[in-house]
Amino acid sequence: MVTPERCPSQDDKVLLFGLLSDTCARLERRVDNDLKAQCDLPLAWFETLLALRRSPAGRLTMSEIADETTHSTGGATRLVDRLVAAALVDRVNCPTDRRAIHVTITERGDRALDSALARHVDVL
Amino acid sequence: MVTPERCPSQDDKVLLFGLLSDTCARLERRVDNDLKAQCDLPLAWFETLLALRRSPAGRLTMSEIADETTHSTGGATRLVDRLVAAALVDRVNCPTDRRAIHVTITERGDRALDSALARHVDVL
DNA sequence: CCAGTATAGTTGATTACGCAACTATTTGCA
DNA sequence: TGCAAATAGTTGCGTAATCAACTATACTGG
Repeated sequence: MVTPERCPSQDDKVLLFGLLSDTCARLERRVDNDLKAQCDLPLAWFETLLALRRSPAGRLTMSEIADETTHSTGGATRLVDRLVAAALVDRVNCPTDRRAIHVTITERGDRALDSALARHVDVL
Repeated sequence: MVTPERCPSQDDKVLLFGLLSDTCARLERRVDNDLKAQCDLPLAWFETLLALRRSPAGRLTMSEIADETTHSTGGATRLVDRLVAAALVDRVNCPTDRRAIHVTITERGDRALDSALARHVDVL
């Protein structure tokens, strides 16, 4: 007889993890495709803009963006590079810490986020 | 007053989606790193081997693997390439459909999956 | 039977990400 | 004060993923 001990591929935790992971991947792909098609805004960009809007001061440092979007700091650098190139955010030198950078949302970024949010809420 | 209509960044669905997505990303990264460090087996490989073990016939076609692991078919081709190179699975021509390929798990793949499962259950 | 279409899988080009090494700046403590 | 350690961000390199185009094989209706 197959028990969880003898066949952990049936273990509840493993099953649940697989299900969660699978669901999430499919949901994210769907939302990403929809957002790209309807608003020209990849999910990663959307999440970054959303994190910026939610931040109390309306700005985040590179490290905060990395954390909020579950990227490495290197990944965040390039993500913000692309957002700057698309004129959706600005890099502003932090006046009190010359190592740090404040990322802020632009007018254009605000508008993009608004339309994406409307669309996003519809899809979900 | 801020209502969901006026500030959809606070919308329940958006919040929940963000939370799910974030949780999943962190959990997956953690499990992936642990599996790689302890068993030399990336999460994607683990999930592929697990899908193979769970399959009724002990084998899957490339398309089935793509679906099970939420990859594109191109992604599945390369994923299986790496698993074959690591001698964890075999590609077997399907006798009844010359377009199709049956992917089967090897002895070595079986052992790798066993140890990874034990470890995986521990971590979760 | 065979022409057209659908399906299975691979490949080239492009994109995105993490890691580790690096520079620059700040902080802490002796 | 001054030097070592910590922190912020960027960059080169390698890896892995998607998409679209392609080959090969199977199926189907006329």
